[in-house]
Amino acid sequence: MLELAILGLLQESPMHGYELRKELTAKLGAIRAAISYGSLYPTLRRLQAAGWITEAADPPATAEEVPALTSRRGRVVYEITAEGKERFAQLIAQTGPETYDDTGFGVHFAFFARTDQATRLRILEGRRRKIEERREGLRDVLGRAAERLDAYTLELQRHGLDACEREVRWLEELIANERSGRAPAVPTTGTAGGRREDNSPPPPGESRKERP
Amino acid sequence: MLELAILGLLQESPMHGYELRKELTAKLGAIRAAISYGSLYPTLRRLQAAGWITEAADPPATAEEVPALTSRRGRVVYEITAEGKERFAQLIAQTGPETYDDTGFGVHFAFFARTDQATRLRILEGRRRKIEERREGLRDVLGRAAERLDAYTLELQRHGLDACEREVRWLEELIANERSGRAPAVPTTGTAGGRREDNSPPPPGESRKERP
DNA sequence: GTGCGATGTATCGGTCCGATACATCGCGGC
DNA sequence: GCCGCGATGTATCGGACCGATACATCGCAC
Repeated sequence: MLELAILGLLQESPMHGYELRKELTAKLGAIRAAISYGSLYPTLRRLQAAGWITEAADPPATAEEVPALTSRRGRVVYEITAEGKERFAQLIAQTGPETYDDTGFGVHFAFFARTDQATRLRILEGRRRKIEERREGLRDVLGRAAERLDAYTLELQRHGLDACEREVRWLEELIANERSGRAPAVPTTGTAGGRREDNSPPPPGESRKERP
Repeated sequence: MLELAILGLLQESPMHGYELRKELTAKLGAIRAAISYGSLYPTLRRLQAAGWITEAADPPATAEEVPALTSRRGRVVYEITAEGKERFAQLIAQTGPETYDDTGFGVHFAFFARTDQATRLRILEGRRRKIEERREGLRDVLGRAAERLDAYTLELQRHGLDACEREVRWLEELIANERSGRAPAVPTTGTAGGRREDNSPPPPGESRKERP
């Protein structure tokens, strides 16, 4: 998952670790707290070893007279390679069971602007199916096993059930919107395309609520 | 977290691994998918080594003529020890940062019936604070960085923000309810008390919705 | 001039997951 | 009669990710 997210972000522009983490937090803030460095740096290393990303020296100053001693670690800027872009395209289009869990879905969704419409639809529907199953499980417990559970546990289930119902409705909307064709041909072509132009994808939600 | 959950469940009655997993799923279904055996069994081993739980032979049949060969593995029933109950009481009352993340809060909440009121209040308020922070983060992104993000990412944030607002409201209700004193003295006394009597704790939610 | 918070890179131990393996039991179909 | 198959049941292994920790630099307020 982290791999996919990093590749996706670096596709927008080269970055160093710290920056990457901030962007990751901004983009995925709705899904997960904040990515740990204990995951980030090892993953960067792995991606570099695989050839999906490369280091790029960043010093804007010519850096002629570096003191040599104390060796000035300096920040390491990473950029995605052509193979990395291929890898990203492959990862973003391929769906497995993990695509539909909370984190997996969140990451995929966050990069829907770079995903083709058929895949978007497939993911949305898979997620809906999964949430519906969770919902049924909660209904079962709330129905059949209610007397075995204490009031707090029950309340927790109710809250969870509510969240499920709400998410299913949200997904229905997105699916309908997606099916209605309102979806441009997305910049998956990105390999040589316009740099950082943000060719805006479809408007997913129709301002479902007043926000003053 | 798993440790706390296992100790909590075994406090209700002795169980073997498989059963434990099912009960765990029923009790925490609103929080997390299903606990993996790859976590469960090692944790059971750890708890046993620490002396919090013990194995209890379960065969109801006298098992006199066991074939000896092929050695009939048989299910392993675990039960909590006195030290285990102490450990549980300690874990359930102590709060750290991890108490307020999604999983930690869920597990603690699921055992609120065995938690004293002051602790319940503390946890509820800590969780609210945490969710409020997440909410502010999302509002910031939605406000300040909106044009840097594509429509799908934005929609994800909106959905996340909505969930935050909803959870804060839920927590407010629970906190108010808790403060209103409607909270019996909870069976944390359990060490020698009535066996599996489920002395019902307070009604947390006031049937916030019709459920036909 | 000095402390302190933001920026920045990095590692380590531990928790938990997902895949996999394997054995038993009861039941329905052939 | 027996065969497969799904539920029950215990167990391990590699890998992903987290939280704590360490350490260095920079700019700015006091």
